[in-house]
Amino acid sequence: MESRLEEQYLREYDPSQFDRPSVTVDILVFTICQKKLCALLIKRDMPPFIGKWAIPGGFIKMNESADQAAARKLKEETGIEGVRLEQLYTFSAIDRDPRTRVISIVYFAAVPYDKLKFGAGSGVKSAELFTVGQIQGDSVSGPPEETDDNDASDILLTGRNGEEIAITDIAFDHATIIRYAVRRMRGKLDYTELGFDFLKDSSAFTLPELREVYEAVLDRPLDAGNFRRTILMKYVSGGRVRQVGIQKESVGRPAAVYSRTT
Amino acid sequence: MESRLEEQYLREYDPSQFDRPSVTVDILVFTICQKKLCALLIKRDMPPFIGKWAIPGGFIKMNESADQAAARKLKEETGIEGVRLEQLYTFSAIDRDPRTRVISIVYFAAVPYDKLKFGAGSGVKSAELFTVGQIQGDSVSGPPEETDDNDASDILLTGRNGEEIAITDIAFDHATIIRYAVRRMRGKLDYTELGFDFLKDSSAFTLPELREVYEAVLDRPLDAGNFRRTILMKYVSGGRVRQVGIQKESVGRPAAVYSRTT
DNA sequence: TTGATTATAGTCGCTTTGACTATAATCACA
DNA sequence: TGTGATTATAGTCAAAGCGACTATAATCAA
Repeated sequence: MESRLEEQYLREYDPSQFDRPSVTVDILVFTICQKKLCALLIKRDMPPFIGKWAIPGGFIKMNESADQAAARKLKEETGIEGVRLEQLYTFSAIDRDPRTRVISIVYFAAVPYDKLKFGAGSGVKSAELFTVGQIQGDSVSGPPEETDDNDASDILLTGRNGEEIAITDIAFDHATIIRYAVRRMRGKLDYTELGFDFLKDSSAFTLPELREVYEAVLDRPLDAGNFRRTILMKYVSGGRVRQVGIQKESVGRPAAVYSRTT
Repeated sequence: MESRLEEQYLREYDPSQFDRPSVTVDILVFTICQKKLCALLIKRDMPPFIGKWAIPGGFIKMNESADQAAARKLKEETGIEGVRLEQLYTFSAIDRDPRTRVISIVYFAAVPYDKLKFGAGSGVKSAELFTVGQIQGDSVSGPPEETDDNDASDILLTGRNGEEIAITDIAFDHATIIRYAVRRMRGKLDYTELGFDFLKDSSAFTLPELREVYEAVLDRPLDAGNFRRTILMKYVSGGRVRQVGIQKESVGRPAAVYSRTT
């Protein structure tokens, strides 16, 4: 298929003729803990931003796509694997990293709480969960606004032990990224199957469990009956989800158990 | 704010320690011509993919953000400026460019037809408009599927003079990109103000004109009355758009002229 | 058996939406 | 100066969607 001209060109092509920015991937892991939406951050143990909280990530290698790099870094830094990663946005402001020019392709993932590994023995850096608070300007659309609307007084995250994390405690432009990711996730919740990714076992879940996911992500209570009606309409009627049994051991009436069809 | 350790680290940081992929921006320009949604492509005049059609784009410079690079390349390659660019997705498959590892941050823009410059004297490479055909799997959500679903028999584009462009006539992975962009655009049409970007003059347009935009993008006729009701509800009631006059010189009843409030 | 608890089912009214009909404002032309 | 063609705008109607609410069902504990 290639002409001789093409072949010659490819042989002689010199990739070093242009300066190139570094390219990283960052992976924002969301989970649900104590009925609240939480984000996983890592405390930086080296400059820049030493001591601040950051989204896990790292440099992309020459022999892997960004998707592959994201999966690799996620596993390396948090031990999580086998989850669906979704590309969020690419951040490229020239001064977003004080070291050098770094462009970051950011992914996010919805992960069930029991897939997270913490503490000693996990071989994983000091990662911690933070509850996501109110996001201002909670509209679905619009770009992430890389402009510096980072107001230090604005509380975005709260540690699991209650301490509040100000914007200034977050490294790089990661506060902006978190805000944007939360907005996107809330928006996508009701026209994608994103919510299922939070389930411990999407082949055996109840509608109340799924509703808890939605309530945590949206940060507001949902009517049980209406939620049921909607999910049944959207997924069960269409065959994407089917009932596979009845819950055992429950307080109150046992719920029907559903499974997502692969 | 920086500690002494941070300063020292930054002084000693060596950015050459990692291999880095090239980073480009590509800009997919959509417009509406003869009531059809069209994409602007450029015929490649050098390898690789010489003679094939490609989305305008180029390398990002070290002193500009991807947004800035996209605006610059758009102007350089098509003469278009002053339009809103929206980031679509970042494509990073390792073999997507035969020369070397290239990661491309893709943008798209909705541009009124009269902003396009063609032919001699424009100082612009041979650009041409192609009508967008049916996109298979026309759902809104989901990733762009970089997997090779590029079926050569699938007609994606049609030249303005009628010739059909097969997938194999499109350079790089740009067919995938176009498909994904069209899907996204159709999805965003009714929950963003994207449609207005196609208008020649968003401070003096009629609802029938706006409806033509929607019909072209969605590729189906819309009921005039219902469209009017919806737009009035969404934008005029909310103050985003207001009536500023009545159309002159029309066949049939003259339409009201509206303006988008800045 | 009773009450507490929780899932599921059903009702009601309001809003949205698609299809359709009616009316209004212009022009061309006899 | 009508009259019809043309196109914008207005209104109607029924079905679907959705939030709030009530009713019922299935379990457990006492």
